[in-house]
Amino acid sequence: MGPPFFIVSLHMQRLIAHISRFVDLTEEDKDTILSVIQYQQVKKKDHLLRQDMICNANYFILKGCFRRYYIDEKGTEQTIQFAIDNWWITDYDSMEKRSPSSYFIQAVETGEVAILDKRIQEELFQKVPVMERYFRLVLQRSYAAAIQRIRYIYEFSGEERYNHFSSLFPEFLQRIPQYMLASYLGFTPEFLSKIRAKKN
Amino acid sequence: MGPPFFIVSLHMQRLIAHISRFVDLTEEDKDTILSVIQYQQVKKKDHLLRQDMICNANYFILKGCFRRYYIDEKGTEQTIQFAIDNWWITDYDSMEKRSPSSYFIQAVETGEVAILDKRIQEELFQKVPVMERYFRLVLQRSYAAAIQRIRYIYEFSGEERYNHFSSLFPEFLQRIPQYMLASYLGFTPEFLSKIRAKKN
DNA sequence: GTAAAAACTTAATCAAGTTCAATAAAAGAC
DNA sequence: GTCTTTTATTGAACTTGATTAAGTTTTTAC
Repeated sequence: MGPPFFIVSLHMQRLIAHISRFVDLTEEDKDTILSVIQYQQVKKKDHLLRQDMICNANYFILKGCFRRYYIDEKGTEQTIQFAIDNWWITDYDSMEKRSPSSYFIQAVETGEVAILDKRIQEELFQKVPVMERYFRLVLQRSYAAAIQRIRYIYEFSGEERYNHFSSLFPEFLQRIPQYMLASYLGFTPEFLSKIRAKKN
Repeated sequence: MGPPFFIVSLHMQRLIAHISRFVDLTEEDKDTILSVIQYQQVKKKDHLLRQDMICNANYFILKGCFRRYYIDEKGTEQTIQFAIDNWWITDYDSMEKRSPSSYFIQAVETGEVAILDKRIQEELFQKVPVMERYFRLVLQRSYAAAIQRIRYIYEFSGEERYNHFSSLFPEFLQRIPQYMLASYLGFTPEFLSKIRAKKN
């Protein structure tokens, strides 16, 4: 059994607030959105998506920290994306092509998500066309951020990337296991240990 | 003086064809699009955008090869994106925030682009709302491709990336200077020379 | 509260890729 | 066509980060 309705509704307001930062919503739009979006609590280490499944939804993080990762040829988990409050996480490739995903989406810590099912998303675009614009703008940001990240990878050494990340998100370092951060930043956990040792 | 109108119109059909692969356009929509999009021939090495300028348009490559690059702290050009036929190229970050760009967009070889001015794009979304959907879908692909690229960078060595790229785009190797490809793939021109030497 | 599992550390060795500098080849300019 | 500029090659010394493997600390499960 989930939490009572008024709590759910309260949390879902975060999503409405986020959409409202990009586009104008009428009260009717808001009601429509709330009526089709699902709420879910997710326990630490639970998966929203697993490799070889077809990704059926886009997930908006209401609370907590999630990650997208894959398993490389050596069997090691490689984190390709972190998502925290107010970010969407999904595998667009799998969702659009209806093809098996190569990714897992997992809760790094217990949290809450708003789920926008693929089919329902299409219906929502019919009912609230401005949502098409909202996702266009969100994707524009995501794309720019991904290119920016490639630039960081090319421009800075592993140590510089770690220092940059830890100065931008100091509280994050406490919340996620080091091996996840290491693969996100593009190096091994051993190397991250070395970096930390050097700073003392 | 540019080419005669019927030639321009012919080339612009590539854009209409591309949009039609993602969304349904009425004849009226097509006319509207063609009436607001500009056509431009661009000579090799000419720039569509320069560092510190505010990016005012999105460019659709009708013909040729373009690149987006920045100049790093050592004064070296670093190519972050290539765009060929049927791809859009722009700096979304600068365009959206109206902030000075850190990028140059340049013609690698003489080519042709369709220009969608930022202001005109907004008007176009009013007149042909389905264009909002078209760009959402294009951005979805761009974002997925950027994440995929991060994965390649992490997963494969420089040599593997070069081999993969040259098997995917063999004709490309002839068209672009090696130093541009080297920075796109994330290593130095010297290292690319060594890779090629090894293959003989 | 204790055992087991998961996460982190340390150190030695090795490989991938950079830097610098000098030379060679190719492309543009007049 | 020749001169100049741009682009590509080669090699030696160096740096960053991976790998392996053993040991330590922290977390989780019952």
